[in-house]
Amino acid sequence: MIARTIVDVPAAQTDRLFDYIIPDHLEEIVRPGMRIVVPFGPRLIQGFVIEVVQESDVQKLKSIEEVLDPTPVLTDELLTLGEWLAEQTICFRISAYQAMLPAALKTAVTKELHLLTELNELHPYLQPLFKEKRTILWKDAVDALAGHLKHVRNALDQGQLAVHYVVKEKGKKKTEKWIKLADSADETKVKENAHKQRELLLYLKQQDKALRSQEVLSATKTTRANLKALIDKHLVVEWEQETYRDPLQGVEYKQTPALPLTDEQQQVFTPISESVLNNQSETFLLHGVTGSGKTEIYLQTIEQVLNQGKEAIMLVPEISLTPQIVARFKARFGDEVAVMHSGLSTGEKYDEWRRIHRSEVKVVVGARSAVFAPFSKLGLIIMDEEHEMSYKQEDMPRYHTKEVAIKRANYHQCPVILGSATPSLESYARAKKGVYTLLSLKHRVHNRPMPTVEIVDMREELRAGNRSMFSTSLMEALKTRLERKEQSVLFLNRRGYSTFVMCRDCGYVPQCEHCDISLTYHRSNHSLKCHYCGHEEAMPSVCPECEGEHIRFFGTGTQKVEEELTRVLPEARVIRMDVDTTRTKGAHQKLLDAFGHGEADILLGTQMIAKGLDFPNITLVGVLAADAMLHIPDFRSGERTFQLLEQVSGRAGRHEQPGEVLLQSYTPDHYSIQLVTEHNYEGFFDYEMAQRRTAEYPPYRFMALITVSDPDLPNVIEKSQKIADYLKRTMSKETVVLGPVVSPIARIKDRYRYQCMIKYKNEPRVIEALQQILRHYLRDTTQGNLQISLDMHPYFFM
DNA sequence: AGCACGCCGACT
DNA sequence: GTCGGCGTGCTC
Repeated sequence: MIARTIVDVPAAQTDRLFDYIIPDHLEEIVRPGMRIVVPFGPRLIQGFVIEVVQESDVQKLKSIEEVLDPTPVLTDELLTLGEWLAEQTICFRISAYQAMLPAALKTAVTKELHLLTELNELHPYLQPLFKEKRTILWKDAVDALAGHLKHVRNALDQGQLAVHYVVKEKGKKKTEKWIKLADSADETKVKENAHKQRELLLYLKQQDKALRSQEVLSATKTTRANLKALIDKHLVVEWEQETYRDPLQGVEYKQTPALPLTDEQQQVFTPISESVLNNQSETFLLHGVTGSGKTEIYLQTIEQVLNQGKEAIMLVPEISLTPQIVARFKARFGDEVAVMHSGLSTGEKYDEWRRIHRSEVKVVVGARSAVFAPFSKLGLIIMDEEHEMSYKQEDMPRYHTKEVAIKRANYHQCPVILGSATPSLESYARAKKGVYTLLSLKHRVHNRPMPTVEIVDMREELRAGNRSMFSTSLMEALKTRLERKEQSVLFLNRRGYSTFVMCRDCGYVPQCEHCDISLTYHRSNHSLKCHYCGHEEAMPSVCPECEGEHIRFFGTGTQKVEEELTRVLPEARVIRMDVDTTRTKGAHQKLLDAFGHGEADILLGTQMIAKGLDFPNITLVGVLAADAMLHIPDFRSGERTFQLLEQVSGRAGRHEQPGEVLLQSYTPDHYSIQLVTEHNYEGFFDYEMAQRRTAEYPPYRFMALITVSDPDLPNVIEKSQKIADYLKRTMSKETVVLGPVVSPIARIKDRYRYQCMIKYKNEPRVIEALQQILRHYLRDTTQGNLQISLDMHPYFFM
């Protein structure tokens, strides 16, 4: 039998199947989707079995070295999905499969040197290496010998040394020690005066069941030595048992029953429920205003899926995967829920994955990668906040979670729910065309009103002589809230500003010497750092250009806002939430809890407070710079602005008291800001769609981004021009090929960057053409320094 | 991606 | 003559 295998070498030349003989004793074991270790050239590497066949065309076959899994880690569905993903995103198949599995399952291969003879027979030069052990790491030998590797070669030739390749799994299964009384316990073996041992024994007798060793020791206040004595006397047996790390250990969740649905919710629930019951692969777009109770619909739909004996995936953007949302799912579904997000350690992720893999849970709540959860009876996929950009993976494979979700739902014949208060134009357009089924929740639950939104023209403020970052209206509103003991949220949109450094005398801005990008000021060690390559330098005290002393960091950071806030409103208690204050584990939740308990009057924060925040006492939301990202040169900047403003507005007045929103802006007439005052998504959609149509942007067109880079500038220019020419020749007349132009970031890590963009509509051969380009420049990319990176349906144009 | 093989210059 | 530099090509 032959195992057709994808090997763990992410390179163009190895992106195909390699055949291996399945040894007789493994024939009953090896199945598609398992990880195996195979000889590849002179070394050992990991691979995935894709299929098992009878024969191979290859003459000289090698055998599988080792099987890593007792059961397949990839189902047939996921194997096929990986193939599709690799094709759609133009990446290596191995990269697609790796993306579907927790990092713990990725193996590392280490090369080792093993001593076969006696130490003194070895060349004196090599002897120190093997003084302590007979096996050393190859890497250590290279480091120690630096250029004198010929001695190793000689020793290898003479058979004194041997090279071993060791494949190690990264993830470890956690084990716990358990104990119980031995069947035939002869108590007379315990001496009279061994009180502690007797105590321990008595405790075990009373409990009369298997217990965790650790728990018994702490309950009886005895030490491991006492236990060890009993084990040695065969009075107690101890064994290791596999267990899971519990990221939510110690947290108790009260079971909560389903809430009654409002009429509007019921109208939305019915069609989804029918789709679930009829096993229909249908995509719903649930457009529900903030506070309309989308989550309750998700919960009740999932319940129905579970009642059918099926499983559900609940996707949320990483940023809103807070303990609050997790708690809500745990409270409804208890132990049937697994959680997957970046905050978990490698081991924790591995354990959650295993609980899914073994069908011990029925629901997974997770970010992007949870879409690959290895369920076999999938009954529903929900994608909350479907417009969020974090659903697009930015490194290989550059997939969009929505496309994967729909593909999987298709396979399992189950529905997908895309939920949002501000759907992406792509999704809403598809819903209007009837590709997705549009469902709307236009009202907040209990008929609570939407918050009133007012725009403050900051130009007028400036004209009136107010140079601070708080307008008069915002100050007044904040003061009122303080008097009424209500809470406020201040939102600072930092994107578009960053904490760059500038000389006030000559305008000089320090740039990274390897990347054409401004350096960012880091307060912690008073240094300047490059976000792209990590280059770091000291903050200059005088301007390197004009030697002026007025060089300082710019940009309105949250710290600066906080400083000014405490100056103008000294009586206000402020909680600041940004990357700095939420760096440590659990800090995020702590700050939110504190705010929820009324320990502060004002919550000041960045992006991260735009979502999921639900506190009854918030009656004011202030946005300091509503237009901050409007001027980013990206065709989606208007859409993002509207979405963000609508989301933050939604934080106000979610309960009894009505909410008020103040948007400070220098461009108050822009439609992305104006339409928020009416909470008019439809109006925004129509306006923005008209713009997209004229400019031929998505959703009217698809896009692909090709970035070419090389340390040699002329080569980049030449190759990107040739690529653009080729595309212009090959693509149909309707397709627009833009570029080549210099990338927005012209240089990263000393590599010059140019890019081309394709805007196309009906072009069945785009992927083929792009693959052809990669093939054509294979020499330049593998042997030269050229890099060509492809992004289908890009979200970032850097 | 590694790693070996092979061809060329530099040096014992 | 041999050692080691790097370009070229293969890995079931």
